[in-house]
Amino acid sequence: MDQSVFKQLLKEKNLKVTRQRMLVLELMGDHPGEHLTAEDIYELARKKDPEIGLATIYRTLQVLVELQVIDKINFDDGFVRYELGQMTGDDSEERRHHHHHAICSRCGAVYSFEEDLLDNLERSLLERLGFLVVDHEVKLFGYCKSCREKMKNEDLKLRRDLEVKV
Amino acid sequence: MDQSVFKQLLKEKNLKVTRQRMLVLELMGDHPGEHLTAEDIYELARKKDPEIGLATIYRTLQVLVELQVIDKINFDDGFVRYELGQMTGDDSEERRHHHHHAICSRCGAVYSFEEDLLDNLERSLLERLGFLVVDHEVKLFGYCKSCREKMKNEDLKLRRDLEVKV
DNA sequence: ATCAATGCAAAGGTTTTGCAAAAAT
DNA sequence: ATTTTTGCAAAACCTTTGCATTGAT
Repeated sequence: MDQSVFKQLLKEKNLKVTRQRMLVLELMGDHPGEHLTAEDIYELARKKDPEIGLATIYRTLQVLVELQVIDKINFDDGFVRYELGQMTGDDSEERRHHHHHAICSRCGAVYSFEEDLLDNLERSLLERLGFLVVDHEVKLFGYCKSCREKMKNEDLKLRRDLEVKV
Repeated sequence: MDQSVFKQLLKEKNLKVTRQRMLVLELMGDHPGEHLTAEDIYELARKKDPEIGLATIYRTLQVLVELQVIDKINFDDGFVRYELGQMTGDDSEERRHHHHHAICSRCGAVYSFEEDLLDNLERSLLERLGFLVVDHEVKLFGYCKSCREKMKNEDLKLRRDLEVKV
């Protein structure tokens, strides 16, 4: 997101352009694809502006979510997380890309990806229930490649140990 | 979920069968398809067992989640919610049904449904990343039928008012 | 000059934890 | 008899809020 575009967005909503708001935007831009907590962003921000307060971070994140500059995500680990929301190239409608995440249940790694395979489901909801889907969020839980390999090795080791004992 | 099956599950994990655990299971069974908070369950439980403590509710819910008897869901409204997780009839593998929710952004109504339209996506993740999906969670945000009708009426009213003024 | 935004500290609300007493195996 | 679980209260935790001060327009 361009700084000038952001300033414009703020002005449209009668919000002021402050040092702190620009800093948080900059930090989010410096960490694309990451899923930062408010605390993470606070720590990053303090390096550039030691006076900044945690409450300001929270308030700024709220503003950024309302302006649809960032997305709020929840991996149920006790923290709300934020990531820069990419707009689609779609010029006519300001449709937002959907945030899909695959979360490894063993190491916690998060893979982000985009794919619109829910169109059928959304169409059927509209037809059956009259429910119009505007946005969606998909979380896939499972095991990443390296954890699967580690688990396989542990399993082999376990079997060997058992064989020794048997 | 049958009581005896639950008792068996507890015993397998060396957990004790207590009055409180059986009560919470019973309450979840009495409210299928609902999305109860810990506080909701506490209030229901106190009607049948006024001595029960909130901490016990939280601890019991953790146990039920670990035993995969209930699912933990988060609608980002500040509460973690719980619902009875239905097992599929799939006898061979103890695969769980996936919990999909359509949440109305205007009135907060939640529609639950099942549909496995993510198979393609999951297959592609395995092929491309080596990520094995075990469970998934889908949240659709939008507007339900009655809210869409209300919004349409409000829109019409607004237009009429504008016409009068013009 | 006006009104919004900040920083600090305190409060808020949900969830977890420590510990002695009670209950389950 | 042993070990887990409970209930209570206190603590922990992330997040929000009140308010005087600072900063943006």
